[in-house]
Amino acid sequence: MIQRNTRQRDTILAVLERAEGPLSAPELLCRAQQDLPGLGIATVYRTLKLLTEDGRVRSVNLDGESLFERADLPHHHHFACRVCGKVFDLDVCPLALPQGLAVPPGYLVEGHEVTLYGVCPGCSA
Amino acid sequence: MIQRNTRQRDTILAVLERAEGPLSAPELLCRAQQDLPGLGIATVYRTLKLLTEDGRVRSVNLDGESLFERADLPHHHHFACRVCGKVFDLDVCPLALPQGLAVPPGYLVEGHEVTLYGVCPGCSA
DNA sequence: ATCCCTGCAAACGATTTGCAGAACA
DNA sequence: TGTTCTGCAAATCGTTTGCAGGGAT
Repeated sequence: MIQRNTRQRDTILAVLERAEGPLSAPELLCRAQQDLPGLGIATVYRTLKLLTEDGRVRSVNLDGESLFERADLPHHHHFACRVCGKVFDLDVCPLALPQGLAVPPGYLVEGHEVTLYGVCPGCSA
Repeated sequence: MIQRNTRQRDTILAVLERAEGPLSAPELLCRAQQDLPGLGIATVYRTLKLLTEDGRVRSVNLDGESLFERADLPHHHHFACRVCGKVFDLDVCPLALPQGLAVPPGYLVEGHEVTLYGVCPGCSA
């Protein structure tokens, strides 16, 4: 649990606020260092872990790497561009029946993750 | 492209054949070493890469790690247990509309990945 | 006898952890 | 002032790569 407010935590949260999609820890570090040079990668990871435990941040797995986004975003999923590798938020959930899925009996579904792969507008030009 | 048949490649493929779900490279190594002690992790990765390029194996990303499965399996998705961490194959695609998704114009969808999270029968007991 | 393939070990990138000093409350 | 936090560096873990020897064709 987070117990104190610090410049690094404010900065990390601010970067997440203005992100256009989920960010990896190294990417987040890169952006945050523009506001707060000297910030260390360890602090980024420690802060992300605390924020996740606090329920303020959520992690999504994509293309083998962990990306982080604010947890207060409305339910959505992601689109990963095969060309430039960028990840975009989609404001739709293509999963028609979040619950009534035909899963074998005994499996308790608590959540789902949907990722679409393809080419983004910028790369298809 | 694979050009020669070797004991290690046969073994790796055999392990994938009898897997109940996608496997990570370290997990695959562990199982394969029971048939072929001395097998190295580098060979596992190199073989998986070649098999993927050959279209015989496919990789799925889940929980931040890359898992591998045979590419000749019918279209399906995965269920990841939050308790034991195991991944199971689901023989259904909960994605009702593989095509007509409400993605913003300009995005070309070439594929999708769906993962359900929850508790498996073994862990809910 | 080629030349591909393998094992070992070093290299790498992402993530975690130990430790001493810096900074909130 | 007392802890919590932070930065640095070392440690870990998954993955890749270089190299010399072994094996398939």
